[in-house]
Amino acid sequence: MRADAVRNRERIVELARALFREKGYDAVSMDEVAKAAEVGVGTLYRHFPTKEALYDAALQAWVETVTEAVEKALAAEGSARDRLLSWFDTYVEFLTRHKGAAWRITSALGDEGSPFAAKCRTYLNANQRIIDTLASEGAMRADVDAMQLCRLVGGVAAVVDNSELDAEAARSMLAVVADGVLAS
Amino acid sequence: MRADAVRNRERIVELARALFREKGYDAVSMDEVAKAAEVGVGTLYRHFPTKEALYDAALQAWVETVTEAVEKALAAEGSARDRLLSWFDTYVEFLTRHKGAAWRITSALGDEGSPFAAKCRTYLNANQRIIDTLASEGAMRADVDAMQLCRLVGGVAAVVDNSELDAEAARSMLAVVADGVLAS
DNA sequence: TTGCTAAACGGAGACACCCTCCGTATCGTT
DNA sequence: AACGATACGGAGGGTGTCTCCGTTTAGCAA
Repeated sequence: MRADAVRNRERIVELARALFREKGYDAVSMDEVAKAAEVGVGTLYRHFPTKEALYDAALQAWVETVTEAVEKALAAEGSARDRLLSWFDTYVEFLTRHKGAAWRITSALGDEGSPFAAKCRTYLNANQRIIDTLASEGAMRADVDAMQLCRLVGGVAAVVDNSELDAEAARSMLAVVADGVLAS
Repeated sequence: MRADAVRNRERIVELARALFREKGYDAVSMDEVAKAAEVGVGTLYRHFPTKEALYDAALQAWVETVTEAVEKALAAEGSARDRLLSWFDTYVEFLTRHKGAAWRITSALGDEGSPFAAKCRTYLNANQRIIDTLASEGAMRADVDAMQLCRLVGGVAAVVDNSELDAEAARSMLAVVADGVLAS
């Protein structure tokens, strides 16, 4: 790729991330991103085939930190329930960091053709890691799988994001999910 | 209202319901509804100020049966868990009957200004009725409220609807929620 | 440096969507 | 039958995503 193209691509992603994060997916138009990045819309569409692909690129950076977040949640002190809740908290925080992202990503679970497929895999692996670890301690119900967990917590995250609920409201819903998946 | 206006209104709602149900909210345009009902778009907008208001009207008929569904779920035989799951099943089935409705209605929870506010109240009351009944048997955790339950089950319904999950996948997620809200 | 070609750019405009506006047609009452 | 209030239709305004193509520019070779 030519040097000017690389520069433009990077600037577009950066500006788009700021806009999406601030205003949410729907409230940002491609014209707006183009204007902010000082390029034509044509340039946007050469780098990113659709608006969703651009969104995907804008979300890339923070998704890459999810693996380390899993390990951190697992390494913490406390009961299995505490560590699970800590992970749920982190997970929801990640998903709601950009307005509208939680629902879009959770919707894409199981859809290989989605622009978010790679992100979904990352999240599925993260949740699988949690399940494996807690299951080896005998703390998880046997019939819980990563997809289910992603969907349950993603659903909560989507609602929290959409209704702009505070951390406490989120936590009380996550507690329900946690109690439901832990061995009783 | 004039007789022709009444006829048109009814025909619009009926045709719109069929279209929305089949294709989902986003995939149906107002032009399409107008054409199906053989009226101009202007007529649509005289009867319904926005597309969402039309959607709300299209969903009205089946929402009205929700109260009786609650009583039926509560009257059934079985443990508190069985009856709760039976209600969850019904609730999700209601919300997913029209593609896209689950997320739109669940999103509107707590937003008094939404066109779906009346539906939200109906659902909140239904869930409150469930909570009250099961709590009087000592089967519910004390800190669960109707809004929380609506959001949890609505979140599951939205995911089920969006990913077109089968009844069994829905049930396994609902079981998690049920176990999380029942007294342990 | 200069010339050349492939790559990248910009933005006009096609198309789809929601919704408004207003001239025309119809209902129902007098 | 005449007339006023009510309802109708669809052209078109505004905004969005995305495409197309004439123009510009980067980077290499002579």
